[in-house]
Amino acid sequence: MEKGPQVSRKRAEPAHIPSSFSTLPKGWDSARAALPRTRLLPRTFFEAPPDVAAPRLLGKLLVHQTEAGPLAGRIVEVEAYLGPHNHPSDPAAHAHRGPTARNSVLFGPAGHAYVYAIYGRYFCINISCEIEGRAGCILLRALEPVSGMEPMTRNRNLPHGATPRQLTSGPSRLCQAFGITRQLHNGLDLLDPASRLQVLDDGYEVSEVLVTTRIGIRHAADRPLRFALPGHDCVSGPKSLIGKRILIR
DNA sequence: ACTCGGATTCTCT
DNA sequence: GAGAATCCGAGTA
Repeated sequence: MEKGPQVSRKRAEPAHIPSSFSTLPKGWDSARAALPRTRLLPRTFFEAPPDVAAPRLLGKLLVHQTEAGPLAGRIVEVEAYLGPHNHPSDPAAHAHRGPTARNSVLFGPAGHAYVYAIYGRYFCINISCEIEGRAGCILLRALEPVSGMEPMTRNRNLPHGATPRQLTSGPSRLCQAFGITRQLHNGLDLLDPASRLQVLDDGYEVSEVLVTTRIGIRHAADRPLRFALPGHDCVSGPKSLIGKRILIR
């Protein structure tokens, strides 16, 4: 079911790295080459309605500093979930009925990780949006692996040579690949320079975004709140899911 | 206290 | 495409 070749597409190249360096020895993870010239996003980026911030989050990097080295992935698919202050409200959102012990991070300051357990065996990670006191979040649904493919492969219990799609295409797959759990990561500030889990901007530019309905929910299933890079191999869900393309910025 | 079902994934048909 | 795995948060009584 998983298939092979990556489509070629625009990619930010660190300008100060000679192109001869881009051919790396087999098994050498390119974290050191890939992570320079990045910056943390400003908190204001997430102090916005999730459906506004979500498409702009595409192309940014999720980076986890682990014992096995840095794991990094480019965000290629997200969904927005709206807080209860919205009209109409979003009954698919965990924050829909107000704050609880589980969802309290969503009502805190923007830019923090909301990690929850699902189906007794998986986790999903969201980034909190809106100012403190208001809820809203962006669910990370798929990444393109950038650094640390070997540790990701081990974390996913896959054999050597697993495809990018097998590693991080799906909200719980990417958590497993990155070693993200509720116990360790819920509530972490993704915008703190000292955090081991961060969202970074490396200058990768996205011009066009695919907008569709959200996947795997019952309520408010018709709202166009899923955003993805058009045609990217790592995007999850059925290829038949139709949406429209919008221009960004 | 008790029930319900889920922002999923994997395996098998 | 269908069914299982498998836990706990949230809603109801």
